[in-house]
Amino acid sequence: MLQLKFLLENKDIVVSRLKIKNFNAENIIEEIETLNNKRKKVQTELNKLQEETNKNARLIGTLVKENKTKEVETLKLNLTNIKEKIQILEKELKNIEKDINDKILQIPNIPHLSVPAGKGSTDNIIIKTGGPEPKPNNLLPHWELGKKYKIIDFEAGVKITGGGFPVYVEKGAKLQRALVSYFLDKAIEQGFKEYIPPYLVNENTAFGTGQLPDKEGQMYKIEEDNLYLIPTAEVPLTNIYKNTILNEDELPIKLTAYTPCFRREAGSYGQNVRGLNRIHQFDKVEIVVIEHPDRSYKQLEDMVSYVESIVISLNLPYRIVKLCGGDLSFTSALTYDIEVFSMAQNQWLEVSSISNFETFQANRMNLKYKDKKTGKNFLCHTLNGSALALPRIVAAILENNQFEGGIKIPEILIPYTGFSIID
RNA sequence: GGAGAGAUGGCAGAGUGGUUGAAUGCGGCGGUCUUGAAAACCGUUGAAACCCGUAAGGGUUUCCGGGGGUUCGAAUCCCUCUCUCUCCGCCA
Repeated sequence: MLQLKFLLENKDIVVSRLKIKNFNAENIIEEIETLNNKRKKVQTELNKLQEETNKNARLIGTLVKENKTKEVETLKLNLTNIKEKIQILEKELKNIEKDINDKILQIPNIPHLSVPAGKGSTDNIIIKTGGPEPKPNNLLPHWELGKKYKIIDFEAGVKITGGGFPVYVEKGAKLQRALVSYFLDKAIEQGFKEYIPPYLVNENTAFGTGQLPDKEGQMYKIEEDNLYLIPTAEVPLTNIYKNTILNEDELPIKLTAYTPCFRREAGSYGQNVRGLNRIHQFDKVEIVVIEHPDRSYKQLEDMVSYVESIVISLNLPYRIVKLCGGDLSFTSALTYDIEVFSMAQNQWLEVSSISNFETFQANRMNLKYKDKKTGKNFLCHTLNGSALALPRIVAAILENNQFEGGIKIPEILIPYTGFSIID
């Protein structure tokens, strides 16, 4: 969420920039401003009454010691009246604060100046294309390859859980493990610290990174314990630093974790959910960075090139896409997607989404750093990206590397899989 | 799951109704000393909101795990939730 102060001091900027996200903020900011003025008034009034009460309460203390019972009784009576007023004002202040908060929560993050206008994914800008040439070919799609080589059993998944919960078998399972290990090793090499976080998080944590209240329907919820299954390691990983004031020189903090991810994907349908394209449980290695505001965009570029380097090492056709305002998520200021091309499906598959959230998550999480010069506390910037999500990478590897005799494993993975061909 | 104990500032740890936002120690920061460092000594050191001020700064309020209550007054008393520790039970 945006900071109240920033929001009101930069009204025009906020309104005009949010237009890129196709969000009209004008009215809501005005409402917030009115509420905030009211809030200030009420608080000032309340503080005065509280001051009076405190002074008198102290006075009673001394009078009691001096045994001046009469004076004490009159003072008490007087204070009882003030107390009633205070209670009313306190309630009012709380309500106003809640109203303001509710309204701010409805405002998405401001897009970075470089974000292009646009309605949806077709308006995204292709920054770069690389890897082998992406030429469509009448090859078998991965869901058929999975069956043919007995490495992915979708039916078994349906039987034991339901659609979107594939079962990986033998070399299929090993390939998953190999990819996870490879991605983690690369990330560690890159200076990320490896974590194994919980896969269930509480409400406050889900709020911190922005999954709540905006994406409540996307998460699986354990009603009985009021916990959520993580949709991405971003959630537990970033929240490790919830309610923290860091020293400036601790930044950047670079974290990585492999976790399974759980997504309900309500409303998805058709070709996009075939096979591994969109599933309810999948594996992903995530990278998270907490960074100084001055360096966060440089950091974002570094993260993108890092993820790019992984895709290159797997020898997959890829492209880097900059999301337009309409495709940008509620919480993001700037996002790059990395997509790999599936020759068999003749389509680009998103395998990574790398974003700078600026202070949007940090404000919700109360994550700050102490500025060395001024000694003042400022919100950190948070960033994250997939590095990488497995299912579509697996799909692309299977589909693009198939030949008459089976499927070739990318060179770099062979030390991890222990085999070079799936047949 | 049952019984008991506890939760205080970055950390350790006092404080059980009246200038306590909180002793003391450690740590951090600044300084003196030193060629430099260490040691020693001196000073300083939580967060947020509001008011006054262009600012520097000054003032007020709230916050002692979360929420609620008693009281003129709560870190201190009561209720409730969460978490931690000890013992028992269960168990990969």
